[in-house]
Amino acid sequence: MSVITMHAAQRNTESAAKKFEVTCSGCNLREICLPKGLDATEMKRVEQVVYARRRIHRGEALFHAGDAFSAVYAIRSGFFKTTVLNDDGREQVTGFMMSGELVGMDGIGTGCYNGNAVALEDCEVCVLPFALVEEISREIPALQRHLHCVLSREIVRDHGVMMLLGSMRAEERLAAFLLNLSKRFTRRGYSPSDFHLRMTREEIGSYLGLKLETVSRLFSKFQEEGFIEVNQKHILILDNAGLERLLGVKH
Amino acid sequence: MSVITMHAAQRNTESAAKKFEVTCSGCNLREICLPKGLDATEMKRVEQVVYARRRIHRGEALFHAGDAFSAVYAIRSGFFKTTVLNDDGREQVTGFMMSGELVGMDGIGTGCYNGNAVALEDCEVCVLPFALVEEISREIPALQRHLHCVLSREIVRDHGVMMLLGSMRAEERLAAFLLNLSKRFTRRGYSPSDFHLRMTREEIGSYLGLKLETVSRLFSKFQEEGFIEVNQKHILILDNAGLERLLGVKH
DNA sequence: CGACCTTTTGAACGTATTCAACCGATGTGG
DNA sequence: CCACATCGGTTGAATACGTTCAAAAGGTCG
Repeated sequence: MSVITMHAAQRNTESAAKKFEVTCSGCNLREICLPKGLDATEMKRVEQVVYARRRIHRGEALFHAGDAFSAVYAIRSGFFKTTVLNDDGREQVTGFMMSGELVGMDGIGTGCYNGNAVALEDCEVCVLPFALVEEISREIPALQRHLHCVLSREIVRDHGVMMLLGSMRAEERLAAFLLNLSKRFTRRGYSPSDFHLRMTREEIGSYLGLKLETVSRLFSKFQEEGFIEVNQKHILILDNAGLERLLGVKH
Repeated sequence: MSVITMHAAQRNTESAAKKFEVTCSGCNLREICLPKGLDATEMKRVEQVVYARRRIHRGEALFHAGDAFSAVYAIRSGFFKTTVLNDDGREQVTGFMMSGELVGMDGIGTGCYNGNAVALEDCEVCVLPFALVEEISREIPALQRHLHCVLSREIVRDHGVMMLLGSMRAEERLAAFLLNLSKRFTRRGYSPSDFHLRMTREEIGSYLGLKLETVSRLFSKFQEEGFIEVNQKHILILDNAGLERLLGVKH
């Protein structure tokens, strides 16, 4: 492995860089988005996976359920909701995804996306044609490993949501939701305790298996109890430990 | 990573085959479990992934949450429940898995299994060391593809459960549950309308986000309405279309 | 500025839960 | 092999949690 020569990597990437401005190595999300310990050659190769960038305006869909699957998307900036639809038209929010996270993996198995991904604010994504991802991950074990980790972590995340929906009370669900957002914002260098929700009460409710009125009431209740301060979509967490206690306490 | 001696894998598989009776090519689950269109050489190589078989008695765990991850398991026979645990000890059933399906994929990302897999009857599984799965799927694109499909389909399944838990009424959840079991039994050559539940009401309830009493009441209700006949764990579906109608109708 | 969407809050309601009793099936030890 | 203990399942009655319906206020955007 260490004997691989560098000549392929020696070619100037200037043209590619101009076209798509693709430099994973320079992306501040690389620690979230990419495997650790890639050498320069591998990094170059991995950057070839990023076929293009795409901008999605707030309210627009990155893809719809049923669209032909060809790529997964790494979120560079912005905030998405992912949803699935019932036969009878009901919509369920399955997740809120932010920068550095991957969306579209639900399409690998069937060749069609299983759900929608809708931008909750103006977004930019990296387009990763999946055939290319597979090809390059056959060459670079670290990338293969990373892909499998990402897929597996999505499964683990989903199981967490099942726990939330199946066993938790409304209060606990909202506390878990806030703490989860807080943690993910922290990871990205934002304040853990002061943030802006990009989704409506209805979308939060759908995600948490609650009605929008219930979500609203709970926000008010949390405020009364001094856990948070709410101003429309602006959230201030005043008592993190208090929220965590809410989660730990048996019904 | 540098000098892996897996060329020991070139050893004649005869001894391994004797030891473990491993012949995926002869397994009646291969259409559920394996990719299509493997040639004989590839099939031989894929069979090397099956490191061993393991028998699990009813009530025993195939793995526990927190156990070090090293393999995924293909269920050869029997029935498992998979669960996750809360900080405060609550348990949530995340799935019921049957022959031909894979369990343990929740461990890939973290190196530890995220949940438990417990046998609901005596089971036999094929042990697939994941490092080997990754190695061989780098060589055989069809296997790589298949692995990704399986992971993706698990995500899609989980999203379906989220829809069920987040947006459906108790009645709809149980109807969906029965129809799902029916479909999977059919695929395996069993009766779509006459089967034996291997899980308790409590486990069904946990999976569906309901209490065991609610599940029991609903079974009785479905029986009164002529959709099914229930005798303890024995289920007879009398009106499949009726159950489907329950799902399609907005509350 | 006005129309529309989102959020908040109240009151009545309904679904699923809780608590409790009982029954039947299963399995174990005397 | 039976008696008994245990576990799983059913059913009823009271309760609680979250929903539904409704009205009004606060934001946002053309």
